[in-house]
Amino acid sequence: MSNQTLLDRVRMQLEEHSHRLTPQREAIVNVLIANSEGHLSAEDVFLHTKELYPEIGLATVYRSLELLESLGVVHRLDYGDGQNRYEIRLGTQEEHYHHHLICKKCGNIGEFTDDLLEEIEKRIANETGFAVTDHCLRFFGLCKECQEQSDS
Amino acid sequence: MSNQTLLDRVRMQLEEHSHRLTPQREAIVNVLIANSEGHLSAEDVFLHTKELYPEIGLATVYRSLELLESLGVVHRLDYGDGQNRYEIRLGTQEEHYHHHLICKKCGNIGEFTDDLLEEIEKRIANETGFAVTDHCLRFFGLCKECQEQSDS
DNA sequence: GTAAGTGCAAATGGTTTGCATCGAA
DNA sequence: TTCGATGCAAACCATTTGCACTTAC
Repeated sequence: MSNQTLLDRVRMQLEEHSHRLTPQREAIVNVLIANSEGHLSAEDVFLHTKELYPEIGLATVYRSLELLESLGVVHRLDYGDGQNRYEIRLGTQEEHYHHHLICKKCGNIGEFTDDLLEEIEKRIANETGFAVTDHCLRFFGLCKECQEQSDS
Repeated sequence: MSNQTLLDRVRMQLEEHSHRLTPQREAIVNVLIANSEGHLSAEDVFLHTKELYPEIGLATVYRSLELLESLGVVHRLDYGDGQNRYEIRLGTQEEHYHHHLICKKCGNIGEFTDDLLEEIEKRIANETGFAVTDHCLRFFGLCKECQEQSDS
């Protein structure tokens, strides 16, 4: 999907709920698109967006990210380091299956794609009656590079 | 394992690292044992411990929980609601496989036990070289009770 | 006696909120 | 002209830290 199409889709989703695609929000969405693999914190989004729209305030960034998340446009990620990260949802099926590999030493965040959770979710529904709508799977450990450093 | 044995184990682990099992820490561990299914926040631990040891300060609770976590005695859980929870580790193998079911409506937290992640962790090691030491798997959705409320 | 441990209060830092103002339908 | 949106500053709140004091080997 092109960026323009994505922006139009965001505009439609906003207007459906009586919200507007303001220049600030457009700038934020563009930052998220440009960093769709970037795991940006709210502060990161703020700093990047300032380059496109220097007058923007941090509160606007938080409010926009919260709104966009409630619309399903943005995914909020929590790596357990005390701040949330934000990723634009590109609408592909795979993103549901993309998990994070967090290195305890260097803090680097890798990704891993897998659909094995499907089966677990089905079993949860059958065995407990809980209706799963989303999940968060994080693995902690040492990345390849940090292991090699430790070996030497 | 009896509570006494568990306390002795904690004392040994502390002393191995030149730390002491102070009355405050003993009270905290006892609170965690008494609430091993309780998903207590630091504040909860503080309030419960105050009943056993009224002079205790909140900072001591935080410092003790951090120390006990670094020793592997306590497991820190993050439900994404802005505060950490703490559980004593009973040393059984199963706890590694116990995941959480978080209801988005009532906030209640259920548990689910499953070892399917074993396979994913092996595949991660093979395919990416990342060495997994721990994981965190949370499912979000609606619990049985909240679904029934919605239906009516 | 020395190093670990504690309680208190102050600081920190990510996030939220109050409020006056602005802007688009 | 109404209601959503914004920027700023202040408030919030879980957690951390500085510090003087206490306690246990």
